[in-house]
Amino acid sequence: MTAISSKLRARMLDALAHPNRIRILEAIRLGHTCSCEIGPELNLEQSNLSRHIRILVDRGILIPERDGVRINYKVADEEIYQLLDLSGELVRRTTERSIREVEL
Amino acid sequence: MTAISSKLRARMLDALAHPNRIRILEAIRLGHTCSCEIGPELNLEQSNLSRHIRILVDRGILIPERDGVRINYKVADEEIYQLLDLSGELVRRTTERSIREVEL
DNA sequence: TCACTACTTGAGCATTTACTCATATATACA
DNA sequence: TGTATATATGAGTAAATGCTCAAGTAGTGA
Repeated sequence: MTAISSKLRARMLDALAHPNRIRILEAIRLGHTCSCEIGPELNLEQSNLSRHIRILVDRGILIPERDGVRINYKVADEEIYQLLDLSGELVRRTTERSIREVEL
Repeated sequence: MTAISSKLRARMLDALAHPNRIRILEAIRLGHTCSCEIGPELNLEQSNLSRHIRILVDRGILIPERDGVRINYKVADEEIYQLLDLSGELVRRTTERSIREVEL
């Protein structure tokens, strides 16, 4: 069991560290598997969406599957959602801590 | 249980999405609690280190505690390390998947 | 007070990022 | 072949990021 380099981990986290990319992953989680659905759903400009998805595919987070004209995306690893959920949990706790501080 | 906004989650992930900030957190995990130790350990220029630490403190990830001239840092929430470990696990799996693909 | 250590910050710079508009490519099907 | 739908990309731009050097602030103890 070797430690993964900070550079690679940063690259993985960086791929997720954008509101729109998180929203894209959440849309896929809810069953919107192609960008022709995700775009309108999230109200993202087509080329912008395309570039965000490209980042997720390039980093090995999404896997594209062509189906005629459309391309369906699935997450390569469901564990990615654990990571997203954890980040939400951390935000929640951090917020609560700072509220407590103000109250003291 | 409300969903945390993608913006806040992105902000949390973004705070971690840099090789040096990950290395700083790992150094703290190993017991190097002040930047006077972390700097030499990681061979980071002092002002650069200061700015990275500032980001981690501002985001509520690190908590500073003055002790004379030095400032000791501790993580606000140990769960941050779960997140870092998870990112490493995802990198590992992603790498293995791409190796398997080449072998097919 | 002065000097020393620890840390912060202003300023400047190069690089990267996110975004948009317009255009190009790819697939399906008449 | 032509047309429609889905996706990708070139080019340009504004803003953010990471870094460094130099100068500043803060606490400690002589």
